[in-house]
Amino acid sequence: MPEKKSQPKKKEELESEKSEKKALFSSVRGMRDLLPENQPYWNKIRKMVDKVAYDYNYHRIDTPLVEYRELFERTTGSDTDIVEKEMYKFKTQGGDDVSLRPEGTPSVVRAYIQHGMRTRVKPVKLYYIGSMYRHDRPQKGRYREFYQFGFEALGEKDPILDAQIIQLSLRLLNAIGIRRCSLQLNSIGCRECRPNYNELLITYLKNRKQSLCMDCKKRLRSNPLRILDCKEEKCVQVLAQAPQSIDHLCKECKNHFTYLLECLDEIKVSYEINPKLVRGLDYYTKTVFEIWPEGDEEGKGSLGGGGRYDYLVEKLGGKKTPAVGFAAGMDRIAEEMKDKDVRGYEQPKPKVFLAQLGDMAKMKSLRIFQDLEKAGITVAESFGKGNLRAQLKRADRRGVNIVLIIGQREALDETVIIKDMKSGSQEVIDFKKVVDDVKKKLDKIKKESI
RNA sequence: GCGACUAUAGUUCAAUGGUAGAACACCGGUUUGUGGCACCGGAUAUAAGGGUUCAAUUCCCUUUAGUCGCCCCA
Repeated sequence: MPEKKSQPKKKEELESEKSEKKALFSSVRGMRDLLPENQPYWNKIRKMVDKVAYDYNYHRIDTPLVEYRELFERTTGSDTDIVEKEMYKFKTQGGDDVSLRPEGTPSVVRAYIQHGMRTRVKPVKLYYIGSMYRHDRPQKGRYREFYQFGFEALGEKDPILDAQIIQLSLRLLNAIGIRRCSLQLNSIGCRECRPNYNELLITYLKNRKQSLCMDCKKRLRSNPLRILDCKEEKCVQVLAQAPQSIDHLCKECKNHFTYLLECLDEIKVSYEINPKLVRGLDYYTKTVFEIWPEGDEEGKGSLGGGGRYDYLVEKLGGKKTPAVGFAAGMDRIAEEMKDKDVRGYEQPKPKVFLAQLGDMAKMKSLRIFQDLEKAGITVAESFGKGNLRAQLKRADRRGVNIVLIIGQREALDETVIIKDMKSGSQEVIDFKKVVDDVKKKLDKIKKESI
């Protein structure tokens, strides 16, 4: 029997309820929950990543969240902010120095070498989806735990691969629903021509040292290329006349870049050559690129980026292997989707609701539910509720077409009331006929809606 | 890591140095076996800790978290 009215609560009960309400924990700073209402965006991103990966022949790889710390120090670069101050590092009980991965590329390259993938058909095309960790100050679009997907093509130096990976990344964003974004492009040379350019730049900057900001004065020694990236007004002015890397490429790099641009013209991809684009990771060579959302003039909310990293494999002890890759931030893409009113992906909603009344009927409805589910018919229900009115209300809100009602009487003679929500008409049918009848009705509704 | 601003119900927002309100959402009801609408009722909040005060949700301090800028990037 359902309770008529809840008894007035005793004082102690009230208090214990109150103390139960108080949350003991919240999520760790910078790490967030992705609630069900957010999932459609994420589902769409994941779905499209898988689809485009399939179309472009990339194969999924999953690597551990935890790697030896040195892997990132030697690849991403020990002078970069990512490694220098943002990496989650710790010692294991066994005394290993490890860290949570701040990005995906080094792990993929490590796996490539470790599993002897150089013997596979080249280029070896791999993609991943996973969480990355950086201990940075959280902000909009910047979390300590964030999600990236990435594509890496190893073992091919032809610039056509650069073009293809750019094509792929734009195509992917497009498939997700982000149509308007800007492709920023630059070439930072190779080990032949970069030192020369570096020197030119240093000489130029040294002569104007007093006009640079504090940070850039330091960068002059540690990482002069990064000065190009500075947003400080006085540095920007100095940089206006600074030598640009694309004007000082060696023959090979120049040809590489020119061919890439021709490829992009061929597929009608518009780009903006950005001489200040250098990227914050040490391993890039030749092509670098970023994709900025519409309206972002400075790349503050960059959706993704990538480039060529021809020396990374050998740096990690592998054979000389040219490679090119791309990675993007899923949190930012989801954010951009919301901004631009791009719809996510949602599973179709159930069209049938199962309502029950009384203990016996409740039990029987479990059986009916199972029969329908096995027959491929998804059914909504609220078995926890006893009263029919509330159940119908819920059925109505969920927008179902058909409600099946089992009450005490029906449970006894193994029948079910099948109710059409639109017309309100209903009939009594036998348990055995439920699946067939529901199927017929659904077919009919489907036809009518076309 | 530095600076600025913010913190009230599940959510979005009110108000006040003395009793904290609404909307939406949630739960229940409107002759306990029939939905949408309507009506009625209910539960739920001043982030945490300290200080000033007869009295603090309101003023002050600390902490925590969020937002934004710097920095960095995804």
